Amino acid sequence: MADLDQYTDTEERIFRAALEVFSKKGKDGARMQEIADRADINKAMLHYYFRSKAKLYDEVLGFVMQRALSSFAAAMQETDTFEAMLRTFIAGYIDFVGEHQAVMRLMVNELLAGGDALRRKLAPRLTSEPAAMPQQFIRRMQAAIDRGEIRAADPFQTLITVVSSCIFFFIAFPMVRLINPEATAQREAFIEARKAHVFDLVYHGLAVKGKRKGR
Amino acid sequence: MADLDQYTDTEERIFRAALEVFSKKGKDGARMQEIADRADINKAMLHYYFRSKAKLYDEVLGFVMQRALSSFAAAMQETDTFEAMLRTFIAGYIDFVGEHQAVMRLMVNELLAGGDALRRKLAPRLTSEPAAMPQQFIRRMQAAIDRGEIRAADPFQTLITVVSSCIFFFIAFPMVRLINPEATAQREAFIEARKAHVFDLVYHGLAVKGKRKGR
DNA sequence: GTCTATATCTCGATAGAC
DNA sequence: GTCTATCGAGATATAGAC
Repeated sequence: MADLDQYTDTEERIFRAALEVFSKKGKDGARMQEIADRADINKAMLHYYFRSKAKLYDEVLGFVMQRALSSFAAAMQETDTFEAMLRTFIAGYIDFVGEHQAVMRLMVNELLAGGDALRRKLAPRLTSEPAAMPQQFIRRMQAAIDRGEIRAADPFQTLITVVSSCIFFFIAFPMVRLINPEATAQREAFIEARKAHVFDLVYHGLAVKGKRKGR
Repeated sequence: MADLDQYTDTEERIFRAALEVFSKKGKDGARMQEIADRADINKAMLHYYFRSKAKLYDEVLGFVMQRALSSFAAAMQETDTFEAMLRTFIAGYIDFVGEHQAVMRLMVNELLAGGDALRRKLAPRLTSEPAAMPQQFIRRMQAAIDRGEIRAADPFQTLITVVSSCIFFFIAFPMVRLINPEATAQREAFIEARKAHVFDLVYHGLAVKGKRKGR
């Protein structure tokens, strides 16, 4: 995690521990003692570095949202075709969520709680800017429709479907591995297969009907 | 909620209040006082009817899991074609989640916490029985592939994608309505559109290449 | 900066009158 | 069954020595 450089070593240890514990136990379930233990530090030091549990949580949440925004941006790299964009987007998204599950968990927790905090901080960066990920995805998909690369489907609904397919797998993992234990044993392979599947299904779902036959 | 008949009026009021509060605040974030207020009774009465917070939570969770299983079964009604099955499954699933969001939230909370409770209680009904929803979906999709109705795609991955597309929308709703306020104003219409979109995208994604598939 | 000891507070749970 | 008052555990937060 590169942009933790603003912190000293101790602060960073605390921060990582806090992210881990908050994401697993939730804001309320998390215990300052557990964070302290995991950071290998005295409990009193938590309050020395970050005044209170609430402030520590806010700090962690802010970091998490930064992370999420970066991943959005990274996943939307400029690519030639819509097909390439979609493939990159899905792979990038799944990679990010897979590697930063604590970040994802924290955000889902916030969403379940109403998402007020997320809305306050992310609103400006998700709506006003035309460069924001959702608008960009929608614009590029619409362009692909207009030039006949794909068939007409609602871009916003499609975005929801793609994001859901990338994220929810990790939330539901306890169920997934219950039904198919192989998903645990061959985790990496399963994730790669998931990337391929989501792209394949969505892209075929958007394919122009009977294109070869020039309907 | 029909099968709450086992409870007296007061018990049922408590139960509904508890489901609501637990689903919004999580097991740890929930406050017995808030449940009492919402049930319009004294806090001491909670302990009179349900001994402890833990027992109350367990009771609620058990009910929720019953509900989820029923919805699985209902969504897998016998239908002639895979196409009809898929359409019914998606519509049924979205309807259930939309109408029982508290149930869904509680289950997602459990999943984020590791899903141990869910696994203990749902495992037998999700794996051993061949009539269980996942196996049934996979079997029917495989049959459709075998007889050439749809192209070869991984049934398990497809199931994950479909379920994700139906559920995650409701979790991410705070974000959805931030990007597209219309989703709030025209909620019912948006949900109907979502059903149609998910079916449309997935079924076309599974369509045999080059084969004209009307609808 | 670090630690021990302790203050303070919140919340689940109970006692006991009615 | 219902309510008021209160206990006690457990968690956050601070004081103060080093």
